[in-house]
Amino acid sequence: MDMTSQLTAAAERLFDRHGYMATGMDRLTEAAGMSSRTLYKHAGSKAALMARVLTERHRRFMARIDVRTIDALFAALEDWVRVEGSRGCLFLRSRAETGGDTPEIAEAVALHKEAFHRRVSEVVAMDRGREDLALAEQVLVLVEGATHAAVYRGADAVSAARAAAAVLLERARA
Amino acid sequence: MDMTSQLTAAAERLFDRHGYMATGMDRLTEAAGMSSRTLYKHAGSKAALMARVLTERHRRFMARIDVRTIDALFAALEDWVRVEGSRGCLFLRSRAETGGDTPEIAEAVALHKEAFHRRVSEVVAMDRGREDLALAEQVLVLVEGATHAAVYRGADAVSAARAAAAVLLERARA
DNA sequence: CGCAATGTAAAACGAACGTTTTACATTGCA
DNA sequence: TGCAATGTAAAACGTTCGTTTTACATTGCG
Repeated sequence: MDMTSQLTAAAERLFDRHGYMATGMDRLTEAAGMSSRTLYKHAGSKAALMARVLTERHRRFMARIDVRTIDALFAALEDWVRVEGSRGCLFLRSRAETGGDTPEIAEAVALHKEAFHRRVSEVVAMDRGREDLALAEQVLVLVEGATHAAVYRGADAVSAARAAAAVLLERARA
Repeated sequence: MDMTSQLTAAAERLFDRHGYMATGMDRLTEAAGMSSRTLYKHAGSKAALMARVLTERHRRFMARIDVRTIDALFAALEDWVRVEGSRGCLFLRSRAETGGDTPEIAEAVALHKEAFHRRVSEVVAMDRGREDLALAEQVLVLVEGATHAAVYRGADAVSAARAAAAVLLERARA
């Protein structure tokens, strides 16, 4: 693994577990196993590193929810939570931590949430047989809710969201 | 207004808008309109101040969702979002920012989320006519989802959650 | 009256922050 | 063979952090 992805992976782990602001560069260099000089050559700055982490996470998450049905969407979310744990949405968290004042971060978050909303709408449209923006908004709320409720309610939150989505889909079809 | 509540109110605003870690004590003293000596006499420490903010917010939020039906719960949430804006759940955010490593904060968050879960279960039980823990978990996910989706989807997220909850309740009754 | 309480203004504390620099070792390729 | 690239280790940069301290003003009450 090259140094850049090694750094990005270590940074994602630390930022996710301890927060962006609470993670110092010394902990980053130690976890990434490289000198601060090398770190800055690859990352540019702490904010740029966070932006890179978000972009990378975006790719990984979107690949995971490349599905065709609403139920598969929640199954994918269950997998994600099992593998990555649940500490809330890293995109919303990083924006909140910086108050939206860090352009590189705010932009990465905006791009992700737009793409996420689009993907949910597509999945709902495929499953429902036609475009249904109202149902899509409900499913988006359920995914977001499962993500954040899982922080303190555990995996039950995701299965509850999954069951709720099934009811809403059935009702929309009737 | 006495100095303690003046400080707490100013701190809540700054922590909510810019994040806990990103808000320095100088900004706090300036916004609260008091010297740092007075601030520390009333707050003890930054972490204790955050804990007090959370306890105060907990009281205000729980008073707002003192309702008897699921629909009223979401109506209250709509009010809350209109008045306070939507920057995500301050409890989850403060825990995430500190990585759960600040006991005073982690405890305030845990107390709030337990009480919140209990309240939702009670409201669902009243509305449904009997205890229904599965429906309660779904409604909790919807509230949490509305709170966080509203950050980037606006008030529509809350109305979507409200409509979804109505469908789930109707279905549970059938 | 006098003192205890409560406040302000501002300097100072050591520690930690993100970042840059200095000095040097290793490596791969022309 | 030699140089450019890439890495390490560690000190230093100036700034900002949360917190404490010093010195002084105001006020309310026994």
